[in-house]
Parts: sequence; structure tokens; C-alpha cells
Amino acid sequence: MTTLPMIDLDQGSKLLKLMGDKTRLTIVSLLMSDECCVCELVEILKMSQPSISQHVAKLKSFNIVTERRQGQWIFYRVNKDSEVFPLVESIVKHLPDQKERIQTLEIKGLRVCCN
Amino acid sequence: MTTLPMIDLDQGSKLLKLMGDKTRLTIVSLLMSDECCVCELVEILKMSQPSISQHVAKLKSFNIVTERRQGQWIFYRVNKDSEVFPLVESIVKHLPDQKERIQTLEIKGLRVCCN
DNA sequence: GTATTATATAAGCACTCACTTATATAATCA
DNA sequence: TGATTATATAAGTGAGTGCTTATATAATAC
Repeated sequence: MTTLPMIDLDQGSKLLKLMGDKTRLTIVSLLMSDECCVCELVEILKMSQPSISQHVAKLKSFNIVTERRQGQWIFYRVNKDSEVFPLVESIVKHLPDQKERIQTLEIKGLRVCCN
Repeated sequence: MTTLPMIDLDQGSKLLKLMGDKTRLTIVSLLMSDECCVCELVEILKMSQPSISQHVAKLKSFNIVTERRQGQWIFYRVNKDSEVFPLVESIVKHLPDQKERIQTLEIKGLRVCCN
């Protein structure tokens, strides 16, 4: 058994505040299943592109997610190397899996190609 | 192995928003160690009584904490019967133990009697 | 009864937040 | 080259948040 990496109350509360928004919490849950680009998140969450971009930027600023550029697209995923990842992971464990919503996107032919 | 009780994204984000305040997160961590009354939390956190009362009221409104009246005092503790307790517990696990701060209060003779 | 102690609650205010619209940047394609 | 697509960013706005001060409620002590 390894000891759990501790996060101080200041950092912890800031992380929880970031995750304490339904849109961002959904994004994190989605990205826990698979990486997505902004336009995919726009399609899934039915929200404006700037709004999604701003949410993702906040998650990125706290190192919760990382990006990977591929052509025009920037794919985001949960940063498993982050110090806060263990906490993020143990939160998402209590939330319903979002894999289905990505699969639905795939079935509709809206995956990767971004429409 | 038992299945984890799931919390939907709406409830989950609301819970995290509540925990995403440093004062409230500290209170929850403290109450995870032991029950406290408002005046004890005032002493530990060095904040005004109305401010602490308002924070505790928010935690109570989401069923994160419960109260137990004893004379003039109302003792608060984490509600282990709450549906969200498993999530609360797994968050606090990642945060530093706050038992010491209660013990310090005890040593200073400021425990229970509320000054 | 009145005074004291503990707590809750109400109103006001500065600040923050999540959205909007508009625009800028960047990569691809014709 | 210019047009299109994907994303970021800036400015503005209305709603929400956390504190303050002031007051109300409730239990105890005298």
C-alpha cells in the first residue's frame, strides 16, 4: 500500500471550485473516457464554442487537462501525470460514466472530423 | 465488492461547488475528525460568527452535515448517512488531517465550554 | 423576571463567474 | 493567394457569492 499524495486545503478548494461547475465536471468526466476536441464538446454539450473554450482553458490552467494539437484540431484529455489527478479520479468514480455520449457522437458520424 | 452509489452530474457539481470554498472545505475536514459547535469553528478559523454560521447552513442544506443540539450549543458533524457521504469521504481522504487543530483548541482550554 | 451566551438570519455591498457577441489566431484546402 | 474551419481571447453583462453589520431567536444563569 502506497501513501496517498496530499493536497493542501487551498489547492484542494480551488480544484473543487473548478470541478464544481456542471459543464466543467461533465467535460472532465467525458475526457476521462476519451480525448475530445472543442467542437466535439460543443456538439455533445450543446453549448457555444467560446463557452466551451473558456471552460477548457480553466481546466487547463489548473493542469487538470492537457492538449495535443493535430492539424486544425486540439484534442484535450485528462492529465494523468498531474498532482491532482488522484483526487480528480476518485471524484469521477462517483459519477455516471459518460462514454455513451461519445459513442452517440460517433454513431451520428460527428466524431473527429468535426462535422 | 459492493457497487459505488452514483451521484448525477447535477448533484455532483452542486456538491463540489459547496466544497469548493476553502472555509467550507476546512469545516468539512474538521468535522470529519470530530463534531464541533459554531463557536469552536469561529475560534479555529478566526472568522466571524455569522460567516461561519452561514457556511455551516449551506453544508447543512445539502445534508453534508447534521446538527445535534445540546443546551445552548449546536454541535455539527459530517452526516455519514447522506447519499453524498461516500464522495465527501473520498475527497477528504486526499486532504491533510485537521485533528491537530481541534487538539490545539483543547490544549488552550477552549473546547466544548465555548470560552 | 433580566442578563448573558450561542446561534441564526436579514440586508447591503464588493467581487466573482459564466455566459454572450465580436474579433483574433491558426491550420487546412482550393 | 483567399476561403474555410477550428480554436482562442477580449469586452460586456446579469446573476451569484462571501463577507460585513445589525438584529432576531433560543437556551442558560442570576
